Amino acid sequence: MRKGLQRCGKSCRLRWPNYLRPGIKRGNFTPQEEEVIIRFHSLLGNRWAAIAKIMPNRTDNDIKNHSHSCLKKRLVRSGIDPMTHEPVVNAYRIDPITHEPIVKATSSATTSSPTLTPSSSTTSPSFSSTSSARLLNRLAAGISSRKHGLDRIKNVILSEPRQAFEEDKLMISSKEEEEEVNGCFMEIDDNLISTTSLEELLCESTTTTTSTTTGFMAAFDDCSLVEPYDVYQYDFYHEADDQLDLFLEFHSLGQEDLS
DNA sequence: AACCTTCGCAACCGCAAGGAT
DNA sequence: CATCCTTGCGGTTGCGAAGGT
Repeated sequence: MRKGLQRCGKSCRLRWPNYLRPGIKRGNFTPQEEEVIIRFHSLLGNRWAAIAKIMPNRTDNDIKNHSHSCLKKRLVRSGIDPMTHEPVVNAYRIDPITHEPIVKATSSATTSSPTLTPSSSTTSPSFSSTSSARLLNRLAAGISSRKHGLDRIKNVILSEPRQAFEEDKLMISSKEEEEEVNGCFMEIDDNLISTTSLEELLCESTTTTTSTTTGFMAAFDDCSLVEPYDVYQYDFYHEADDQLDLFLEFHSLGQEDLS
């Protein structure tokens, strides 16, 4: 029954949480709020409702709108992929005239991470992505085997990053490997990262890749859950301590509020 | 002043999950 | 067990305001 309103019941239902609910903070987002959105989006992906729980005075709709209208553009301008939150340095093509690699985009972000070396087609063209994947392997294996607690994993990864990089194996499909060798076209994103250890980690999976929207859920500790994508976000070449602390922060939130 | 484009925001839509019957 | 209803969520659209030409 519409009770005289030109709205359906569903519209009225949405109106309350998105607009009428007391305590909703309106107006411009502060830089601090934007930073929180960006950082948690890098962990959670497009799970606006989960992000909204971290920012109780903002609605998921507001956060989503602001992210789409402002933050995405800001990240793109900064040379950061708004979906993966990785610097856009990991794709290139070969110039058909000069046969030299063309860097499609470069990051304006100043990171200490090793950068693309386009002149060497036999080496990994994306050190950052592969290192993330290898780190994922290591973390996933440790978590799935439940041999190590987070502290142990943290110590291993942060104290011996080079060793971790050298020891672990990254499985890239043969097609991409072939293209890498041929040097014709190479594009690495998280969809190409597939690891055996990740597969072992998964309790539920619909695909064997990691992506921001794939809902991989892995058993972690007792009954709490963690998403491998969150682990993937650990990149020890990119403010590893901050990432780890943020992850731990999210993990505690996940146990208390988000599960 | 008129027109066009861009932007921000609110609302709509479809889907999935869970509970009630 | 099947069906219906409610709720929650993310993606998308519509529209008015503001700015540019």
